[in-house]
Amino acid sequence: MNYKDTIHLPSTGFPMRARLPEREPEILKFWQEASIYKRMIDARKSGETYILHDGPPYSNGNIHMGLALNKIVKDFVIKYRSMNGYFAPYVPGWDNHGMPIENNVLDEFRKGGIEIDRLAVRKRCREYAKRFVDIQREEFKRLGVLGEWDNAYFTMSPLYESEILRIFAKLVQRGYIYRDLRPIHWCTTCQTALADAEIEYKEKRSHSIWIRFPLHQDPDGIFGGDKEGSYAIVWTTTPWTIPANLAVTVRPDFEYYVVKKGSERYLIAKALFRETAKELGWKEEEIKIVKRVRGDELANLVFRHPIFDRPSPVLEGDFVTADQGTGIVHTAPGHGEDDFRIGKQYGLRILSPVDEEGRFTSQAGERFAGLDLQRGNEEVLAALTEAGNLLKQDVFEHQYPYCWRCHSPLIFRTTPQWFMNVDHEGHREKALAEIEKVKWVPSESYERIKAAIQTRPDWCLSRQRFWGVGIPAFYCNDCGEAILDADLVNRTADLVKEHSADFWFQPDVMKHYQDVACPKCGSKDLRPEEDILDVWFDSSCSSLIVCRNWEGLRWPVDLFLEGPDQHRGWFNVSLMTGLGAEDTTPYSTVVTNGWVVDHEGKAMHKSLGNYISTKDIVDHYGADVLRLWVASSEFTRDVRVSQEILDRVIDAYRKIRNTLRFLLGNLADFDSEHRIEVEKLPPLERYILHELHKLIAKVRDGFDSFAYHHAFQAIYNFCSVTLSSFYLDVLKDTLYTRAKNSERRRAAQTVMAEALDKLIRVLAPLASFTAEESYRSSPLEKTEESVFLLSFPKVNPELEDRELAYEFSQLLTVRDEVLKALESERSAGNLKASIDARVNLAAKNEALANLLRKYEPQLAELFIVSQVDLVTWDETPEASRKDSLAIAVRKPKGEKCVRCWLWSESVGGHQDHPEICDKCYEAITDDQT
RNA sequence: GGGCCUAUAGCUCAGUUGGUUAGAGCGCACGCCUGAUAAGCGUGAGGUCGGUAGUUCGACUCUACCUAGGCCCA
Repeated sequence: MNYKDTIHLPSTGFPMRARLPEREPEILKFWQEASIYKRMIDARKSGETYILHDGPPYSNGNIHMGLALNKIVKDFVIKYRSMNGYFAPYVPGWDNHGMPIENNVLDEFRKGGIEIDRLAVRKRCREYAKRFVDIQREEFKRLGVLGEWDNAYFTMSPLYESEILRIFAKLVQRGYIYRDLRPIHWCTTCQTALADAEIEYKEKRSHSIWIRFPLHQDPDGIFGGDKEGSYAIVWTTTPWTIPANLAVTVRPDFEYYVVKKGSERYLIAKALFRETAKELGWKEEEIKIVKRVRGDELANLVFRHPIFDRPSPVLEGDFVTADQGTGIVHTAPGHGEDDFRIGKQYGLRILSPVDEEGRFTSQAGERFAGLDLQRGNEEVLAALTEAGNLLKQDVFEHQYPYCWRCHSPLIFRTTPQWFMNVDHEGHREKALAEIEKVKWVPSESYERIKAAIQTRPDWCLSRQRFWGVGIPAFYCNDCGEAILDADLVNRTADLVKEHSADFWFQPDVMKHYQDVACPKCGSKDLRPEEDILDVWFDSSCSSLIVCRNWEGLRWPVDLFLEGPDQHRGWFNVSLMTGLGAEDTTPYSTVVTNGWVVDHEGKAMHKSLGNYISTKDIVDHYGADVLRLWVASSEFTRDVRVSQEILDRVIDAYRKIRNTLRFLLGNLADFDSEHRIEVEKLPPLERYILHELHKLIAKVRDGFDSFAYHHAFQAIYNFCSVTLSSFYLDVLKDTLYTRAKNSERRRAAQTVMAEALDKLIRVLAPLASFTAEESYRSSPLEKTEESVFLLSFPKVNPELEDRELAYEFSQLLTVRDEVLKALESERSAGNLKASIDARVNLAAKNEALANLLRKYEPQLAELFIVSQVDLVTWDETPEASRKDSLAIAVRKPKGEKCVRCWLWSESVGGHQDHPEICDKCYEAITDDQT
């Protein structure tokens, strides 16, 4: 008889080879056609609401690893919450306005020789954005991210645009918005403002001049009372900004020297004294340090402008460095970022005497008015020389900003802009108090947002661009007054809702505002503002707009989850508008995901050749591999990705998949009616249930604290160690050779069914495709059509059995020792398979000996050997003893059963089946009835 | 230059308030099985905790500095 036909080998349609790239799209199709997202959400309608508000990615280019990571984690959150009974709808969105798209479109227009017309550009930008939304939406869906993809939000939708204006109106009405000058990078050739991203830095040869500022006031006697012949030395590379000089800045924590040279005294930072002296050709013997003083003691000094007769006071600023110059910095608030900020801080006026073409205006003084900057530089040098204040003139090579389009050097120039006053009515303090109440994950994230809010300047809301929401302000053509009125903004919002923000840019837009008059002079000759709102303002409104206009959502929300750059970005601006417009913080928890970096921890760049694309991973290995990579990583820190890392994830995937497959295959003949009650299960089975209970506790803990990698490792270890290498290996004999309906086999299947069910559920948010696939292949009774409609496993304390677990931990330690003994026999060539062994076992201490005796009938099974004989310690040969155990490997008694391959003295006891053992005989007999 | 952060075996991660020979899984090497088979099992070898200097009876765990890297700001 061929006994092989009588054993119960696993059987399942769940294939070993995943072939995810082909299989996943089918599952995707099922989710889509069966409206699984909608059903997942609807099924929990009565549950507690949990809102994760999606930060909108920019609709340009394909998605990259960072975006994939972010969306996958969000998907973990949504699926986990849903499976726990929360009503957790997910409305994804996109950020559409802004420069990258506008620039690409402008390039198209230029290359095509198309006339650049605002409305035409905007139309094309809209199409462009839509195209990439469609691309990215498909890419996100392919990752298995479930959400309202057909109900997503777009910052360029008319509704959204109009709502932006309503929030803006509220800020206007509450007095947050003001108009002021601000220095920006300006291209004098293109005659336009440039954003940071439009600047390229190149080497430039500039002037390098050392000049002196004569002392004007010295109330603290820093220079010892001699006003005449006392100076501060200043270094600069832009002589043309000298006419705009209004101050000099020192660093409060630097040490400064007053140096005497002949009859003159010079102020200079200690750290830069030597180099400066060398540059100026001062000889050791002719100079003498007459005073040392800290920067913060210089606060009351006032110098005189080196050309004009006007004061230039000393300010204290931390931006002063000791890299270059003299530690005393020429400060022209109209021509530099630092200069501007400190100028505002000290209440200086903003002087920017340069026009759009880069010519001095009359504000620069009669001598310079009308000169371009080239000639202006020369004339300033001449004026400095005449005044006797030019100490040295040289050339200097440094990195300098250039226009990316026309490649001419840029200048800083001030222009009027709209701002949000971040300190309006204690707004900043309120924000700082609010962030203390928010839960930040990881917790250090709080330090970052705090620093970002403490140091953030007023928010410049206006941009001189085309692709965005126009600021509905007016200018009086008669008196020049700027008019910004909340009611008019709201009125514009109504029109934008109907016509989109394009409305504002129509040539005849003013016909809608014929009733509006200049509040200053009464004139009705007005023109519309041409600037648009900063796109950060668009996205800062997203939580308010989306969560108040989409059905089922609510504001404020439970969770924001974005990359670390958003501390200064979206987390920050959302708080600014939320608090400004509604006195409410938009979020209660903020989770930050790390940056995706290469195997060395370096940022990935296509140009560096270390770039890995999500598409490649999905196409080669499947989305579940990408998802498990996310799940295996500590995603709140920077996350590494490399071929080796992916290879390990693929290994893990295979192990998990094969474990599921083995469970599925061995449950083919198992139905719920075969289930054995927990109390009747053998100890091994109850121990595995205890371990399963522990696994669920760990997994829940991981999910609850956004530590998915802990959940993943627990699952992986459970599959690999508890199941595959221990429990399932031990079980093979039972499963294959016992009678199908034997209680021992059904007990094993009961536990396997339980493990399979729980594994599928805990895997569902992580390896969604594989969880769904295995659920569909499962022979167990199905209550739902999709895994996402199932509940997430809860901790069941009744399955916990610490005493049993302790006993098994002892038994497993003994097992390890037995396996070592078997291995040494194997390497000595005395043994091949462990089932061909008999083990003689003795424990030195009484407690362990008792335990072994208690489990004696199970030991052979646990060790996967044919027989175990417990003997007394004294009987054991010295050589077999190791520590407190004695293990000897022997030849089994009896004969090898041809059916189960175990040795038994019962083989030969049945005449009708002379080659098999009792156990197999019973199995065959039982199976036949 | 500043702020925040990271640095434990080839990889991904654990390491509680500083305290015996630093853990896990995977990978790797060697071997077994051929009734999970492009699977399964076993055994074993790999870190002195980025570096340096301190504090301490004692530090992966505290302090300082340095190096490398990340995000942001300048």
